[in-house]
Amino acid sequence: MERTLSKEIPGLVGQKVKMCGWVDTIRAHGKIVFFDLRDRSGIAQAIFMLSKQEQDAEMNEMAKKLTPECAIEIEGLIKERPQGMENKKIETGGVEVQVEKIKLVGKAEILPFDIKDLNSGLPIVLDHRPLTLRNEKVKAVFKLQEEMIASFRRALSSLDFTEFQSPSIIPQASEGGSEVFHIDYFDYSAYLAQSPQFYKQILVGVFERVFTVNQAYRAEPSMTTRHLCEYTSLDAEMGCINSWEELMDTAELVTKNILTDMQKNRAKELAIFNPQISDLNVKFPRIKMREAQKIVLERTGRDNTKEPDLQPDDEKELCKYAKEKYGSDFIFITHYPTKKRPFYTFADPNDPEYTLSFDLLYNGLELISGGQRINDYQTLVENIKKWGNNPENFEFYLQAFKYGMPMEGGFAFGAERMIKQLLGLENIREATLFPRDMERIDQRLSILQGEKKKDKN
RNA sequence: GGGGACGUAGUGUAGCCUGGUUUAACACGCCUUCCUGUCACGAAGGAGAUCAUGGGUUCAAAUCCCACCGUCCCCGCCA
Repeated sequence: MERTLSKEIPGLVGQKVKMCGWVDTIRAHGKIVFFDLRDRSGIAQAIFMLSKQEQDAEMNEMAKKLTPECAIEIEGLIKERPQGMENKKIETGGVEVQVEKIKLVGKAEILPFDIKDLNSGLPIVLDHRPLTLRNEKVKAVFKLQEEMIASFRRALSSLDFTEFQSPSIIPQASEGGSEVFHIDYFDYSAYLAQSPQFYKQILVGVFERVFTVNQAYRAEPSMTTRHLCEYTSLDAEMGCINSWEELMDTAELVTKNILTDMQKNRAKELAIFNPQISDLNVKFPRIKMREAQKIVLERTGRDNTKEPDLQPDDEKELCKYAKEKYGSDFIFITHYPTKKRPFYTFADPNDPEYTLSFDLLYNGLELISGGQRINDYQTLVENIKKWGNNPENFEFYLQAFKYGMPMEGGFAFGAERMIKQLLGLENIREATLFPRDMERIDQRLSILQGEKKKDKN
């Protein structure tokens, strides 16, 4: 018999079906046992009568053995539920499966906690990730993340961007500030990519418009609610631009597309979190960093106008400001100081102390970072020196510029951060399937390799 | 790299400030029994914690002090 999915059963009343999935909950009432069968399409109620007939003794035993999360195959008859017994909360609530055969195909041990009502602390949730990912709400986070990435791809593909796969092993650091992971590379050393920056720029010289969905690695010795050692970076880069504002236009378009697509294609999952999304017809406000600092000063009395960058509290305040004044969850902050940006960032010709760069803040957190890049070979070489590096080490990258590069720029955003901000999650790890941080690679490193850590000290 | 907080059954919490009426409480889960219309089913009963670990103060420590391990959060930095 062909397998039937939960969502199909309302149309199959009177028919015999075979189904496969997990036992979601069990409600036993002596001689009548209800359980919910969960598969990839949803939930179906199954009903099973314990009978006194001897030939069913084995089946009766089986029904008693059912435990939450065990994997089963059942055969049975689809029936309308008796009047008044419908459950409007589930899509298949008008019908049920009268079970004739149960086969336990994957026994489940006693659960360490209630995964239907997950209120354990995050370390416990992450310790049991293979199990906790089965929770409806947790699962929804990653269906939304899938849609986000799919939407990013669709938006850029439709703008004639070429997708590419960026290498994870790189010969030297590509970003200024952040720490890198060293790896053994035969008799030499290499690094894990902090970003696909150099490769996307090189490929602008080839395809003109490119994007990539990649893992990025940062060895920041920090434990915060917004940092990961491995995160998913959505990168785009485009050449032959007229102005750096085009980059912001594209970033804005992609961001709005993502939110629209989620509302359109993942309404069910989104509804679990019920996020308040601001009017997407509103253009994201764009203000210079120095103006932003003045706004913060006016609104809060905090004078950070001499700081070279925005403080996290300032970013939260500016988002409040954007919301109040423009009705936007998003705000672009532009013209960061040249000194605070990587060597390849394009300085404003009218004000060289500041760059044609931008960050997009979303509900108080940096979501996108981008800007115009230096496309002139000589200027790049000089900047590499100014930043204290040897241009010889960048020769490979520099070829892209040595042999002709148009005006170009791009942006990148963290997939996990966007999901965290959209859904109002408290910790970025909740927006990551298998988060890596200082203390954890799946399992806690202190448990997994406690001895090693001690050896180092 | 700097700072702050927390560790009590499988899970989530209360108790700690003000040490002794605590046989360490409650909820979920688990086990047993009952239940033919539940849908996070319900009812009755039961098991499960040397209060993270080590030391100290005290007649007496989950409670106060120190050390250590673990966990979380904030800052720096960043997406």
